[in-house]
Amino acid sequence: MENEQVIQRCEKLEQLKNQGVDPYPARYKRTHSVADLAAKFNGLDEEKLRIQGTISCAGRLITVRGHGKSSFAHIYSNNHKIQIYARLEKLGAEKYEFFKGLDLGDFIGVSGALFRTRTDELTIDVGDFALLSKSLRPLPEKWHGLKDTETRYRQRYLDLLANPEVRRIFQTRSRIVQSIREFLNDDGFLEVETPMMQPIPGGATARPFMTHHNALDMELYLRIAPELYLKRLIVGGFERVYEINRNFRNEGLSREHNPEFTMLEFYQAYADFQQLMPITERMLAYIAESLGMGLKIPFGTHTIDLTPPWQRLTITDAILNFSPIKKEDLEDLGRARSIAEGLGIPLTAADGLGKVVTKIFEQVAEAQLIQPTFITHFPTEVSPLSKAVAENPSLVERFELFICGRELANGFSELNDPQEQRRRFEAQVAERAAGDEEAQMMDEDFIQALEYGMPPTAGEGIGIDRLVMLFTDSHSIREVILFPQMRKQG
RNA sequence: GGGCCGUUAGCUCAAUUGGCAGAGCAACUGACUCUUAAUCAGUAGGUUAGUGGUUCGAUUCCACUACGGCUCACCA
Repeated sequence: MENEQVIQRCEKLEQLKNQGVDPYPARYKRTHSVADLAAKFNGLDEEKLRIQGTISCAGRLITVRGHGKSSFAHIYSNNHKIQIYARLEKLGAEKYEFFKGLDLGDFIGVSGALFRTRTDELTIDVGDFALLSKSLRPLPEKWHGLKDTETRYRQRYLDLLANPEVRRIFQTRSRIVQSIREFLNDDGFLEVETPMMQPIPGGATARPFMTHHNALDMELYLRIAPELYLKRLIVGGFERVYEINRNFRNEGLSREHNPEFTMLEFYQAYADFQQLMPITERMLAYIAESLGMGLKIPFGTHTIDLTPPWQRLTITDAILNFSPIKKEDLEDLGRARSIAEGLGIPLTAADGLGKVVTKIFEQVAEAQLIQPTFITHFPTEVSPLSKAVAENPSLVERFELFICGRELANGFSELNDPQEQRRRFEAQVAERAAGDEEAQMMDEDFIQALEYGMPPTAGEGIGIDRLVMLFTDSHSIREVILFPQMRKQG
């Protein structure tokens, strides 16, 4: 396991300790960060640099170019680097030997005067330096970087050190989340946190992770969605709430699925699903703007145009648009089932018309929806928490947003009729009894909340990971999650 | 879970038909006071992911296992 280089570095560490050097001192006083140096002194000429006197800064040693009695090196800190110049003449024999014994990856603090090299590079003429943290393992190689995907994901810190574009993705991720908060806060939304551990996992159709609380001696589930708690808050009088946090779903992993993933859910009282669509358009435009990207963003071979308004299509029209299927085929359970079977879609005996139509949509249309498209009017059968369309109770006031063939958001007018909600849950319970492990459970506590009265409300969920994928042109969810779930190492 | 592909030095990659396992960077020794992929000379570093099989001989062919990638299924 231990390679030669690790052994050598450990020996060096012991040697340093024997010489009375603390290889992991608690502190180092620096006058500037590396970034400060570039910002404050880059424009100054030799004369102005001289009057700055001695400065000090610290960072990780990333390159060394030794020339016998002098050495050039770079230290790196927080995305910036600065060249340092260490000389025997200046440091003395003992200290210069110490410098030459440093390894790439060591953290050091250096002090000295600034000057410019012949190539005009801002450089510290090292008057003194201190070891701040000894590195015992060699870092990935400096110009091929780290490519092995397994190592990149398992040891993300190496990926971040070796691959600047990876750093950028996670900086962009942070900025996106920040923009969303700005956008919603500015619109009067209250950020809240609701339980991750729930006695009844609701708000989505998915298999949950189970856990056990010892002191309470009760089974708990990691949440699959925050939805039912956020709606309790609407009942409680917070009329605009949102939460950005993790959901957990006990399902397969793929390029688009990680068992824990981040979701934005926001709820607005006195709004309906129609009003959510322009809000969504504005939110994504706001994000694009704050990233300085403009509304046409590259994704693989596509250019995604976020300019509002985006296309709106009912689920039925989407199927008709992208397949030779006829409207009548989608209105009769028998015909729809035979169409689905003809497409090779696996059905269960219990699947009704709504479920079959939804599966046909996913099969024939979903992947075609490259440019932003709102698919509206889903069947009530697959939407147990959405309010039905008044004129047609088999459909609900709901949309899903598709971009790049992937579902990115899901929004609807919230069902606030407690009796109807109870009937919908009962239908779910029946499906569950019939073997659908993802069907929802009865949540009496939630129904009780609705019985106190919830105003007409619209709510929406947006998958943050997928949103980050879109804005960073990333084609695997693992590229936008710092520590994606991996199988345990053999 | 199924199918396909991959795993060689710390990192990035080679290895002809099955015939001595190699390079660059990193490391070590030495030279070198303006380099920046520093340069020059030399040295060391391998259970070729693991186990088994075929063969005179396996990084190479076969089987199984582990891990990863793509893809299908499931899902968001």
